[in-house]
Amino acid sequence: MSLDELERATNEIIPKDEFRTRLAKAAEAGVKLRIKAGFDPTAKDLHLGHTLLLNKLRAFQELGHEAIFLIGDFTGMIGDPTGKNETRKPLTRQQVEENAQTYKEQVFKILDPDKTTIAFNSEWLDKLGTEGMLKLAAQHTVARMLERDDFQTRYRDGQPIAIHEFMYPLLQGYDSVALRADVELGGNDQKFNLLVGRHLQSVYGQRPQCIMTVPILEGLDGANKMSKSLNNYIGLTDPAGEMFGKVMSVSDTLMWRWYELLSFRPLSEVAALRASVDDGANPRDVKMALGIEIVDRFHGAGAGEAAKAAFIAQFSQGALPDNIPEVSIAVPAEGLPLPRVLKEAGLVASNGEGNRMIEQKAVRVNGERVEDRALMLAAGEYLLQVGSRRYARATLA
RNA sequence: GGUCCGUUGGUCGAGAGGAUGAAGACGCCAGCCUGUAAAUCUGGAGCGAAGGCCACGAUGGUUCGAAUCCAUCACGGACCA
Repeated sequence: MSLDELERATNEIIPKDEFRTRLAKAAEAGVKLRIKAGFDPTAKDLHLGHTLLLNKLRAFQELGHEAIFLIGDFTGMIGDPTGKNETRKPLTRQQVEENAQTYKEQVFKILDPDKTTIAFNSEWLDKLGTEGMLKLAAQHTVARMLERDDFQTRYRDGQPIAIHEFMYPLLQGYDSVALRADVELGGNDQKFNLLVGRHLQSVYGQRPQCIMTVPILEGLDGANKMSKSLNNYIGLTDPAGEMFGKVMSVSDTLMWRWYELLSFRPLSEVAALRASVDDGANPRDVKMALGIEIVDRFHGAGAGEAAKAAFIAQFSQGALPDNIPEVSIAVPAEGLPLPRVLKEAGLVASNGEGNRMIEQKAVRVNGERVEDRALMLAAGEYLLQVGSRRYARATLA
């Protein structure tokens, strides 16, 4: 892999010249560099946004370096305040462990398990103790912490900043010391923390790591960072059909951004696609190609084409989706009102919502739109539909 | 420790004794349209089968009536020490 490819879809490399010479020297001497990327197990699932970093980590693996996937099981209990306008809710050790487990399962969709070292920072942070904490805290000043943009904003706006949040960058930096990292990868919003790592490494007599930041991936809305809490994400474990559909739902503008950041196609090929759209090709088809690539990546070759076919059938041609959930519902002799049936089938959250959906012409029974909210369904089998995405086959008995 | 201030629905944010599940925005859901699960446009919004019940940090008051007034508590902020 060329240096250019390694540096594709990155934001900043600090210091860039040193990074290049370090890589070159390592290659010459046949030495493996230690590449660190940390994740806090604050959520259950990884999403596409996380993969920008994982892809980079994998690129280093392919160059023969040692990838260290650091799970911040200790720091996860603090919660990284980065980019937040409020203190994170702390997680319990148990939640953190559960999340860490699912992370391990998901990262190997991208990373090569044979070349990955998994580390947990509780291993050394647990042992740090009060004394170690204080020593660490002595290595930085309040003024410098407040330089960080999000702290500054919160402080200025009178938002609370708890003191332990100041510890977060220090602990993350200490991880680099403990791991003797040569390079640390992080999202663009991690830059401050990564720089603290450099600072601490030199304090502890190590050669400061090089840092490489990757852009923040915009979520489905095209505006905000992809994140679970904003519900604008594509999860690595999303079913193929859902993954494909979500890709199809992004704007044509965002599609190009995703091509740049997520696709493995050479940039020249992406440029050609763009030119073809400028010449009148349907952006839909280009988007479908992206959907196929992404679905294939996480569900195996061929899954993308299948998802595309299902998407066309369901949304372009109005056909029924393949796997409609089956439910059976007990029904009294006089039948059950439709809203109630919808609720029992799990298609709506409450009877009230069921009524609303019927009034809004969103409900179909056996393909026929129903606008009578008082309709009683007797025993039998029904195909229920709410909107274009919620289906169920209900057996009333 | 003192003085002052704040706390509203998924989010931001109006409201400051009386129509009302609470303006508006964003988000969300649905409909129309569409290549699209996009954009625009239109509509919707607690729960309950109903009587009714629960909702504006919590509790307790005042009042015919409170998110709006009072008290206490909790959480947070500013300034002074």
